[in-house]
Amino acid sequence: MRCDAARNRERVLAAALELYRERGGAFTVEEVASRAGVGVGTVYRRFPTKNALLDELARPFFEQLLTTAQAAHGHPEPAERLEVFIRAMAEQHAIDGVRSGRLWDAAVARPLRDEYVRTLGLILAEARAAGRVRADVEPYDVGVVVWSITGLIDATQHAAPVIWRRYLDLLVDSLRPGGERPLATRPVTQGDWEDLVAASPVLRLG
Amino acid sequence: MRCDAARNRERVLAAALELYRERGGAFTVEEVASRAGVGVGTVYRRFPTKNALLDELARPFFEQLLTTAQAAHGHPEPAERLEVFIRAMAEQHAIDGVRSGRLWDAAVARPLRDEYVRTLGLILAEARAAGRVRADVEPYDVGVVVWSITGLIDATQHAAPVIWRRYLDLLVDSLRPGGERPLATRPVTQGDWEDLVAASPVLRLG
Amino acid sequence: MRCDAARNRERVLAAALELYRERGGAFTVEEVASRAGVGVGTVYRRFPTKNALLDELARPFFEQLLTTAQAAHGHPEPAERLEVFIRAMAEQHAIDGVRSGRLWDAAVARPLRDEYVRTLGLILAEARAAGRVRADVEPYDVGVVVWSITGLIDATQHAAPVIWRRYLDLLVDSLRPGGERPLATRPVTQGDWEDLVAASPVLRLG
Amino acid sequence: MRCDAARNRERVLAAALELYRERGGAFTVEEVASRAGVGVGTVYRRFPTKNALLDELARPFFEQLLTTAQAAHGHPEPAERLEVFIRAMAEQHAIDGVRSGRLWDAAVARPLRDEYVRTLGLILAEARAAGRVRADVEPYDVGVVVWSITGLIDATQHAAPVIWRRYLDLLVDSLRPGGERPLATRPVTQGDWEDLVAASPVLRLG
DNA sequence: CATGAATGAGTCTTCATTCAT
DNA sequence: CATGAATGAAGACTCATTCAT
Repeated sequence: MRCDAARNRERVLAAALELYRERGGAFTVEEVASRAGVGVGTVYRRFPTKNALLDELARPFFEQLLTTAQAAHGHPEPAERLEVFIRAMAEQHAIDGVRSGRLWDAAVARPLRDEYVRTLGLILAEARAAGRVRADVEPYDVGVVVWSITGLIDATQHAAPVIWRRYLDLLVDSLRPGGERPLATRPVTQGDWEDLVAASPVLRLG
Repeated sequence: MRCDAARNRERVLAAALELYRERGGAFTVEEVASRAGVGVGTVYRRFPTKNALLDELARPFFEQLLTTAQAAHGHPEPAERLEVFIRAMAEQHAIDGVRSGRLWDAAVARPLRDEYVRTLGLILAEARAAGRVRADVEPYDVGVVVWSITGLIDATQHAAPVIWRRYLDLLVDSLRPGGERPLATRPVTQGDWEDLVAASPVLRLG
Repeated sequence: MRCDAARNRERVLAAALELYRERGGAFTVEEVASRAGVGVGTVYRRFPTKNALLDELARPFFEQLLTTAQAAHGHPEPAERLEVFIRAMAEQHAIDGVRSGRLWDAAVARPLRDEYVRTLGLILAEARAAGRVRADVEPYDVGVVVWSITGLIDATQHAAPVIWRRYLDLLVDSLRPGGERPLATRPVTQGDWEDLVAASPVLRLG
Repeated sequence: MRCDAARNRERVLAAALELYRERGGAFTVEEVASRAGVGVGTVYRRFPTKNALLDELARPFFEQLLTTAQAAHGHPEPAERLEVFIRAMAEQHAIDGVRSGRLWDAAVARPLRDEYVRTLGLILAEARAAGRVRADVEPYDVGVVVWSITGLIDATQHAAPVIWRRYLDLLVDSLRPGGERPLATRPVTQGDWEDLVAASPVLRLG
């Protein structure tokens, strides 16, 4: 029965993901169960809590995000990698369709996040070496840029994808060197980043 | 009695605003009532529904936003107005402390939003005339820029305000002319904008 | 509406008491509500928790117990008071019909319990002065004697009241002086008593 | 396979007994199964119902009780047997650690109970012949005395064993002859005793 | 036979909204 | 008008029991 069980687990996860995409946390466990074609008890057998279920949604999301980041880092032309990275992150986020909101804070995302930031640091270093990025931009700045674009994607993906694409163009351009004025505010640190993630809008229901 | 009634209405609104700032929609009507020093019945006398009450929170918020925009437009140096405008919007949003989320979509915000966009158009035209902005930026692009920064402010205002400030610096810089590549995506239209607003994350509880 | 509210509160309490007598904690809040002729919400308005409701059941029970103890202490003949006390406690417990189980431990019972033990101490002192009790019996011993008889009453009150009455006769007799052998075990202390109360069988449902 | 099956049955029983001692009925069948190292299905193969399992717990308990009673009856000095019996019952109950509550009523206990009462009758007759017990005490009275002490043991065994030991001393003393007043209530009959057992507090979960 | 996955009725609790006083 | 009591539909979670593998 391992096999059936695994299938049901996937169904539950799929149902939850669907609902999360549609309504961002505002669904009942019963809905998940019935959409997955199982009883509530089955949901609770696999996930001790509704929140645990939501957390589990984060795993494939971040795994994919990390894969995308690493693929960008593997791009043949180092000088292009930063732009490729940012655009790829946005595309994947749009394709995935998850409203990332709460998920960045899921326990499961922690190690993946770290690896993600590390990759981002490598990419930025290369872009800097190639003179393809403003000198005053730091790794976490790029993280914030991506974070901000995902917020826009979440909100506009279905209704008006043109918005985030145009905004993305602008953002990408903003990172390029040339005639920039020095940034007045100090760079974003890891601690700031943690705070950002921890404070990201909670879409869960009470 | 009119006077008492009006006072009660204000109290309720003030209490709701406080709670909204603290917990973003995750509060009960009883809490609003008790913080306002009235009974629930009184809240329901003034506002037919909890959602109606939340909508009403949007009015002063947008009025203030509009005032801020107009003040920026009144800035003595036309060439500076765009930057002043963007920074002022961010500051006011941060000061106001409202998580704007749902509020842009409130019925009450409609006329104010239009006026806001009109003002923004004027400011942008002046900036363009003064050569202080990329030629390919359109009014709604600025709207989106401001919208995106407010998302960051909402999330980081308490925990790490440095984040949004630095990001704001970068954004402001990104709008300046000089060496930019043409934007690949078409400008944001009014329709896109409406969609953005309508799809903004709903922070209401179920 | 104060009046109605108070009436409803009483009804809820009465319904809960009835059910507690019948089934000792094994009832649902919905049952309490429907037997009281109100909705569940009304129950929860008055009592934040099912356990809080059960605790509240303890109050009149212990108040009555204390009253009974004090009445016994007021008995005209000091020498008789101890026996009168023990018999009265048993009678009242039987009349009240509460399975005392959990109630001794209710927060509300604390101060009443202390007063109860104090009264018991006075009565015992008088009985000793009158030579009507074994010299080696201490106040908490009497408390335990009463506690043990209530256990029997709880279990047999409906089915075979003769049992506890006969046992009570025996117990009362056992406290009288004359030919007794010294008790081998040290007296019960206040700490022991607290432990007894705290460990009394929990009849609440999970 | 018989052998495995029997082993499993014992394991389940042992696990259930452990849990019953720890939490008196407030455990799940899954807990029993996992502590026994089997699946729930296996538990249900051996015991049709959770209650049936609990009933089965009574068997060794009563067998031991009976053994203890018979050992007391075999005590070399007939005159001492009653006291030895009572003390031994208490000790065994305390050692065994079962909260006897529900168990006296288990179907399985019926024949053992009868034998137990018979033994008790023999012991009492001997004590009476030796003039070591009040003349008005009947067999079932002794049963009730033991029953009442077990209630105290259940409640205080872990927290304050001194309590039941002292109470036991008092009870033992109370049965001795000398200066007693006649008991006002009629003796306990077999029917009363059955009622007592049947009404003993139900510790089962809903 | 053993396993443990699946079930779903049942429990407590919350809260927007209505309505008697 | 104001009050706050009453309502009851949900919702998250538990667990004895059944049943497919």
